[in-house]
Amino acid sequence: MRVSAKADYAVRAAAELAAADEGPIKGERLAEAQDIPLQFLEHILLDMKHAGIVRARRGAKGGYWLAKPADAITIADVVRAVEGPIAHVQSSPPELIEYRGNAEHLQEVWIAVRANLRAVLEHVTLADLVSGELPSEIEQLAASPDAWAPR
Amino acid sequence: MRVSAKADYAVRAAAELAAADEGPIKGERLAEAQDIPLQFLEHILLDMKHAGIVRARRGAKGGYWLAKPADAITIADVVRAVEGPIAHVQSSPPELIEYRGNAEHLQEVWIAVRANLRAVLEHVTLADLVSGELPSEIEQLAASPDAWAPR
DNA sequence: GCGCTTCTGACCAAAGTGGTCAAGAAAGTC
DNA sequence: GACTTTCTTGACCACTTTGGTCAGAAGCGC
Repeated sequence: MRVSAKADYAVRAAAELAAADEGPIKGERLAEAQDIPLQFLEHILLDMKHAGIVRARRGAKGGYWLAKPADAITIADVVRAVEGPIAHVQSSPPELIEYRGNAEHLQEVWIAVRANLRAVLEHVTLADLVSGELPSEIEQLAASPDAWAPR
Repeated sequence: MRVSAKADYAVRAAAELAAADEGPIKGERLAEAQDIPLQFLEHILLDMKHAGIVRARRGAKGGYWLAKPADAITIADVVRAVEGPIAHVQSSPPELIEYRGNAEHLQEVWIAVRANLRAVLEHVTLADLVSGELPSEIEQLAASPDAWAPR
């Protein structure tokens, strides 16, 4: 249940792209802005390109830009592009798992987990992220002191 | 963002223990009931023992039982016992990460993700799980057809 | 002491993580 | 057309994690 470096980097790079208004941004500039190893980042950007989140052009004046408006791309889109499906259990989606005996209702629990994960990741867009104005339900979640407590 | 086989197995074994009313249950019986490789399961049970969730006795008439009442153990307890902290980003807790530039508000997003994960995992107990009567908020999450849709 | 069951550590193959390196292919500049 | 710039792709690499298995030690009940 952890967020990989790849996913974290991907979202940060995407945020930089969302904030840039003019033309293509070079990978190098993104890497510097977010302190990400350049070569690793280029692989990540390629994944995002294949997922249709980002577009790119080579050569002088080349670089990367978002394929869609920043308010049409959610964090879930970015995470899925580099990490694959968001809440798999034992590498299969929770709705396909069959539990036996006393664990029968575990499926509903994993479904609820995924639903709550989606409730955050699919509702924050890159535009929200760079503006700092998260949807109010998410802001409420993050506002609770309890949410900041380690455990 | 996936649930490992270990965590899944751990919760299922714990559910069996929660359902058993009498004496210690043998590892073998748990393994059969939930179709888990025995030797692997014993390692998992050991982890749970170290975490104080389970107790054990060796020898004939030995086996495992819950260290606390089933309604005092949450799924989060079990998952943490075998997987460690629940929503780390790049192996550190979200409240300690510092983001720069346009990714500054990403921290709040990860905090919200963790909060929503906790909202499920820390509120479903083993007793809820075996009885099938999940807390109403969680039941509502799992009831939405949307939550069952792949994506 | 004997049988049973947990406990523990060693080991293993395969996959994932977090990168680096080097060659290629397009795009722009002169 | 030559040259530079920048993305594209695949190979490689060290290390850790995952999902196990094996074998032996140690405790418990009789």
